[in-house]
Amino acid sequence: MLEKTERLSLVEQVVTQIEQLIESGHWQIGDRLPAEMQLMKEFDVSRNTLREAIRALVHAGLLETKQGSGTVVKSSSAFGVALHRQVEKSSIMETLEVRLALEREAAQLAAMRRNEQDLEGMTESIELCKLASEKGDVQEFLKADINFHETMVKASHNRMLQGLYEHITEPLQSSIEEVMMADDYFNYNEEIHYELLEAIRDQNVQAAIDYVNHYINDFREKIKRIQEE
Amino acid sequence: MLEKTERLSLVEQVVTQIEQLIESGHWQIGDRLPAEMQLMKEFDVSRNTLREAIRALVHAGLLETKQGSGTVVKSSSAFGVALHRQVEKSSIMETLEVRLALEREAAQLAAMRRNEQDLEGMTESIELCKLASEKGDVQEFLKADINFHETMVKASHNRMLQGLYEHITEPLQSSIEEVMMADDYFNYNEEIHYELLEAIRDQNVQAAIDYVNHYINDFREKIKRIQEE
DNA sequence: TTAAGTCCAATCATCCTACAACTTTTTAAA
DNA sequence: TTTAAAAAGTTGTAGGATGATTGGACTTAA
Repeated sequence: MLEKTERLSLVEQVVTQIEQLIESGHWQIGDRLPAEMQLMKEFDVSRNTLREAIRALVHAGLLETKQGSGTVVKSSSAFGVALHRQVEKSSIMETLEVRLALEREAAQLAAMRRNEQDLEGMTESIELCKLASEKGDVQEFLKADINFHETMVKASHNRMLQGLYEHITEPLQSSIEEVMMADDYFNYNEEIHYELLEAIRDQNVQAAIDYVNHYINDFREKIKRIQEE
Repeated sequence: MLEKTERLSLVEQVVTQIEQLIESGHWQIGDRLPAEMQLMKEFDVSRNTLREAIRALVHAGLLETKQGSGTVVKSSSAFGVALHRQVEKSSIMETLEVRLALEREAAQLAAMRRNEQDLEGMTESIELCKLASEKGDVQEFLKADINFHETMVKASHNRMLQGLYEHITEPLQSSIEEVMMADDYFNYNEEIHYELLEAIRDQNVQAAIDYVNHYINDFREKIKRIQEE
């Protein structure tokens, strides 16, 4: 028996096309879409059909419309938005525990699968951390630090893990910043980064896991202290 | 200066109302919604407005419409649907690795936070596994086995972790089944479940992690063997 | 009685026009 | 130049009309 070929509704066809235009980067985040009247002509559909498609993407978080003004691209990943919303419903501690789980697994996999390019990327990130730390630029340090972790996660060569990690880290960023700023001085211990990098280079799985546990516990303690105040 | 009170569009208001009706269980999965004409009257909006709201929820995966037939509730968790779609884009191995990460973290947290009720639930699940195994009922065993793992994850008392784990496990279910059915006989080693339970009861964190690693590696080996065939 | 085919009412899909509400740009007056 | 009013452009909402599909009621023949 053949599968029933479900006829895709016009609206879904338009939705798919717009999604692809966004994912492909043809419409970047912040770009303004053409007006409804023009999109109607381009997709050759009625206003209702077009509006239903756009509304679906607005609700998914990819687009944002403002009456009288226009429609702009808000995000390029529906999954990212969904995860973002879920994180907002959860406590910071819960989210951090999930992030730890992912990071620990990533460290383990990275120690097994890392290639030369991965190691180079991590080395570069550490250099950037050091530079920012010496300048005392907290913002830049944070950016470099997050970059280091994401580079490590990328070295796990598991794209799903990577996607989850990045989309969870993003909404946490302001909380992370808060914790970092809490100390009057912010002391960057570059050894921990180097040790983790070395463990991954040497493919020493257990050591990599241990280092991750170590700095996550540090972070957890800091948060507890802040929340108690 | 006061914040500009963003006027919520009529469509979003209707979307929110429908979402709440679904989340609250007033409309259960499988239920058929009233026809457009009636919903128009109930929400007191025009046909266009109502359709845009419904379309948004259809795209989110909560509803499903069929021309000539009607609209039915398909899911009660937009996040679950989003995660489901992400899993489908990923390989089984990638997904399993993420699931392992969550399960390991859950075991660790469960060992720290479990209460009497958690331990009771896990004990019950093991009994069900044993019963199903003795009857040779693979379907029922699988159900009980998954229930055991989800009970353990619940004992972590981290709702975000729990949500992620369950929504990732769901689409994996058919794959898990396949692996289990692969062996001509299916040999249930109940010791591993009991040992894990004991570790969690004794709050022996490291032992709990080790047991999780152990049975996940078993599972991973099985999959590799199947995929190589 | 049963089975197949036909018809019909209900329902969603798409299109159309009109007007309201809001924003941005242009114009005109002070 | 500055300010205010007008105009143009854009999305939001309403209501109606027609097409396409579905599911069930009805009919008819075996």
